[in-house]
Amino acid sequence: MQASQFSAQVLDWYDKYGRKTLPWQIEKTPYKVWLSEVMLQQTQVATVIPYFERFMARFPTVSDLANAPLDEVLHLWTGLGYYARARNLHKAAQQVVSQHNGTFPETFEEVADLPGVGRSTAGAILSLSLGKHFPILDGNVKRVLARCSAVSGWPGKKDVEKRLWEISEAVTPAKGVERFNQAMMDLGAMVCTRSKPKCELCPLNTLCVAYANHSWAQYPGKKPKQTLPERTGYFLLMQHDETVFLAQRPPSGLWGSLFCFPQFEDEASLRDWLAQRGISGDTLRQLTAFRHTFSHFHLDIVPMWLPVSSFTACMDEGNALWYNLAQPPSVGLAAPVERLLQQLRVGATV
DNA sequence: AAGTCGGGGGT
DNA sequence: ACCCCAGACTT
Repeated sequence: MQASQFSAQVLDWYDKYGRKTLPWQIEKTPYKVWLSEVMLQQTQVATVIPYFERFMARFPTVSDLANAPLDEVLHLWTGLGYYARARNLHKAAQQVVSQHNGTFPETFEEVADLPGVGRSTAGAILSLSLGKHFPILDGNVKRVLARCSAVSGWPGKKDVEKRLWEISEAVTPAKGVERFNQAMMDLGAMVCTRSKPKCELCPLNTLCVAYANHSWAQYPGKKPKQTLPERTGYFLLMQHDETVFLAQRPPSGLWGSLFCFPQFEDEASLRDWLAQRGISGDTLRQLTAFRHTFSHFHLDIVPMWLPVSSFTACMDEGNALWYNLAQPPSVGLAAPVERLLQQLRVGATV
């Protein structure tokens, strides 16, 4: 296959059908492209758009982001998942201010040195915003290239990923790289979709090995499936009038730095926790349990509601707060916590 | 190289 | 249910 023909056909397709009016494509800057790329990691475009708009309204510049409290960044990130992205985003903004005088860096080494920015995201930022000649390899590009060149195996495997990077390097043109890289992602999202690809509309169908062999379903190789382990978490919903008690989780790990209900492995340890603080559990009442699924395990959540008559004896948990349901503070919340707070707000304690 | 890290959309 | 999504980081 000729790389020049590959890119020519992709570029021609992009001019006719590619996406050009996504929020982060309007008055493009490295800052906007960086923010969008980080949000788009493992997250679909439609989900990201409203988050991106809120971030740009609140943090028009990278300095605004750097100067904001982490809690507020996490607050705006609530519901997007992979919260390490938000913590890294905030840290990276501060790095841009401290190391680059608040101007977003424009070399690959400097961009890739920002926390949360790997090879693909760095390439995307510099190519899309500045037209610099770097290949990318996100989920879309992996799928397009795996089918086009019939690369078998799961891209999570290092040798498969290495091969796909080599192909991406080979087909990415120096001229028109900003349109080319955007086009490859658009192709993956709109034409070369995971299921039912629209091969008849694809500008690469004359070059595509999988198309010739009617074997698109074989590529890319699937991740070996594993049954997710199941865990149980008892959430203590301690309520005093219009407020409920939340404690901040450790800065790294699952739901890092988010505020959450005190969590226990079983009801006994929950009652122990109450007893140690002199809080009566007589009126403890179980609400409807539900399942929350992470990438790597199921969490069966059992909400335990407890009305209390004072704020005392609960502020020894590190960073904690009484969350006012009517006037919510700007802190990060995990999705199931947000969901339970909404239930308390409505008064549906059943 | 394998494990960790969310939540939602499509099927 | 299951699969995957504009991946990066830690161990």
